[in-house]
Amino acid sequence: MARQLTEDRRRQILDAACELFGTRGYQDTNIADIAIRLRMGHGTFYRYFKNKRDIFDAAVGEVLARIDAVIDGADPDKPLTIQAHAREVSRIGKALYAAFIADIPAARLIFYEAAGLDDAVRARVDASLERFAALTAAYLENGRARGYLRADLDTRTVSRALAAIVFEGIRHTIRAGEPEREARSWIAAYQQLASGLASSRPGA
Amino acid sequence: MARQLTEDRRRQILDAACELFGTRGYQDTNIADIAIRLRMGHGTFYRYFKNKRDIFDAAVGEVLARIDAVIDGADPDKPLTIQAHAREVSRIGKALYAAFIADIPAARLIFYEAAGLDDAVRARVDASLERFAALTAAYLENGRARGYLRADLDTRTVSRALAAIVFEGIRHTIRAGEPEREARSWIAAYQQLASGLASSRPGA
Amino acid sequence: MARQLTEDRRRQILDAACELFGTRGYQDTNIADIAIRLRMGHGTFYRYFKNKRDIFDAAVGEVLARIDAVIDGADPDKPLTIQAHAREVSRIGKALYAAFIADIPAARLIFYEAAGLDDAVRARVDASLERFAALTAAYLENGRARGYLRADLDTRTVSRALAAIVFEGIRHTIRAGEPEREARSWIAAYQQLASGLASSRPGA
Amino acid sequence: MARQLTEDRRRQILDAACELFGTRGYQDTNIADIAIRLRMGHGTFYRYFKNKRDIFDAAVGEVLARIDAVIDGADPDKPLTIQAHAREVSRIGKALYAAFIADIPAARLIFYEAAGLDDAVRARVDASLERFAALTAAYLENGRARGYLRADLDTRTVSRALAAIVFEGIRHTIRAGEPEREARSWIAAYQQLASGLASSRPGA
DNA sequence: TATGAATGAGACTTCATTCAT
DNA sequence: TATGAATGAAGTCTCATTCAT
Repeated sequence: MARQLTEDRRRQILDAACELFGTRGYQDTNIADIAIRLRMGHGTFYRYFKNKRDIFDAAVGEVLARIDAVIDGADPDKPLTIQAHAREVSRIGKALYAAFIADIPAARLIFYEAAGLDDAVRARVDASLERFAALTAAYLENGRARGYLRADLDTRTVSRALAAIVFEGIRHTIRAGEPEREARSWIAAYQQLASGLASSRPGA
Repeated sequence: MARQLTEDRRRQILDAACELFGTRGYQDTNIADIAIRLRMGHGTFYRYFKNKRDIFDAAVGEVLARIDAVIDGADPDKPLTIQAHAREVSRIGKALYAAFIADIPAARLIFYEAAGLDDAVRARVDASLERFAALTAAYLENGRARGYLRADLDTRTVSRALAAIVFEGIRHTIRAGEPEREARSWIAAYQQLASGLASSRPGA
Repeated sequence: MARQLTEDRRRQILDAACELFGTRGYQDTNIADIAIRLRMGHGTFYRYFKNKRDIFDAAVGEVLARIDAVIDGADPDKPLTIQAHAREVSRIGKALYAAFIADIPAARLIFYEAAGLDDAVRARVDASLERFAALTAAYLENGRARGYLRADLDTRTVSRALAAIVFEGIRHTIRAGEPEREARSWIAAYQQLASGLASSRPGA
Repeated sequence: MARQLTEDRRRQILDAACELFGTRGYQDTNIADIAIRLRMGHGTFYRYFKNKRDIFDAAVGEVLARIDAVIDGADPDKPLTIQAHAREVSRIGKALYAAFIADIPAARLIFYEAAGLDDAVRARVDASLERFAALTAAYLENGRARGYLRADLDTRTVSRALAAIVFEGIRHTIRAGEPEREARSWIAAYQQLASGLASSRPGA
């Protein structure tokens, strides 16, 4: 049970750090801030994390895991029709946007703070976004294989372009006055653009 | 003419800072580094710039001006046909990508370093990107007015989505092994997605 | 018998500390290291020793006791001839060198670590070395009384000088590649120097 | 001339550090102490020395240079007779002892503080002492070659033993109430022991 | 105008020690 | 008696900025 308490403590610290990093920024958050917020001595921090960089990495991992969870919940081989495809896209988009609307600091953490820190952490974020692009590519390839998407589709870069829309949408969403509305706009814009990828066969 | 010398000196400092900020990053560049590179005393720095933040702002302004130059060189009311529109998109894209391929640190400066600094500088970058999105929107509206783009186009968000593709393309391009090739891929992907916006009238 | 267990535990801790202090050094050994090595909680440490300084003192006492044991095993009034004297010197030297060759960290503890700590612990070490010098002086005085050592011998400082040779020899020995060989060299050098102290009477 | 001022400043800091390290000890001297003593900001310290360890190394080098100066001022091939040899030994001894009596903290620095710090600095000190032993060996070999010292002399270890006497003498001297008197005792004891190294040829 | 020595706030991190369980 | 989580003093070092020359 000591094990459990330790885990709880670690989580408390990580949560506090996520929020502070995501609101004040990495540089403007110091270990003392995290400790004060939890009303603990700041030496305690170092029982749970090696150093400031270590907890930032953990925080980033935490947030990227949410993206990965969305990715893992998808099945790109499933949609048989372009309508099913569109529904799936909508479902994934909503899930992703909802996750970040519910935790705006988390979004700021990976889209802003991580960007300015260093190549290593940037690479981790990029890898996650790339996994999302790969999922998108898989959906596109499925659509092409099923015949409802254009045969001449450069899935490699188009999928990344679509992923870019998704993530730029998140950046806009988290700073919009009405995030849910903004999110819907982006999903709609995504659909409108993606609709151009449909094969021109009658009935598609 | 002393005025001119002063201006030259300021420019030298700014150029050195741009490169250092864009390669080492903002936090890892210190005023002394900039001064050493120019073989001047680092007290001198403060005769040309108020402080470190000030020169970073100037550097960002410098880079954003390049985007603005591209924007200013465009005339969104001109294209009469979808072909002309596509050529214009291609021209603008190439200009923008070429500018950043020629100066990768500049791109890192606004896409990575500025992101991690604070809201104020982020807002400046976002404003520039927003101007680019506005230009894109103007092109879309022109196309809609001319009849070669779909009448039911949500130009507001679609234009931002297209702009997002452009800028994400730059991020990919500057870290790609063969940037020119990568840039072409992104322009092609953009075109492929944008082609879906054409009105379905015969001949479009 | 609980008393016995307590005593055993204390000894284990002390042994571990001796080794760590003597290998890593005082500053680089922390209480947690000692505890980890014994697979005990580091709070437990404080049930057996007042504080870090306290156990270092105990460790030093432990090592100095070995020197004292050698001293106590000697009988400076015994040697009747210079040959007996030389044999005695050799015996004592060998015993001392063997003790430290068998436990090099112990030697480092008193010759290096204690030196850098503070005056109090330095004084304790010096007192032990002084006792050894006093023993040496007693041997010299016995030799002088028996007539086989020069009558004009400044036993006070000469004895300290001889003791200095012994202890410097230990310092060299513990860092030599072949300690036993090095030890023999020092004992021989000692003898060669001490031989000059013989009275010049025929037959000496 | 700025160069000169810089050099002066560095020297002031080094002198202050030598004294503090040699009186309070390395661990109990912090950078702030040094800065306060010189009434300067403690950031200034780092303009002249890389870090605390760096200045300690410099201080040690400073002190060892004094030993080296004594070594360099000696000419082991010169003494033609045992009397000349003894005078030379006396001269060198006095020079060395005087140097450390005049600056006791310097002696404490290399004999106590350096011992407790780490292997690297210990090695530097040992190297200096070893150079002194080498000088001693050269004197012994000269004496043997000239015929006034015993032919069967193990100069390698005997020289180290003699050097050990010199340095142990310094350690005693700097903590004696009357250092000059103590120094004379040690030089005398050294001579008495060394006299036993004379060859037994008549007249030697 | 140019310089670079000086500054000191402020950040991170360590670890001996305490104490509730 | 044993534990190990918590503590916070203390110390090192960085660097943007100032200012006398």
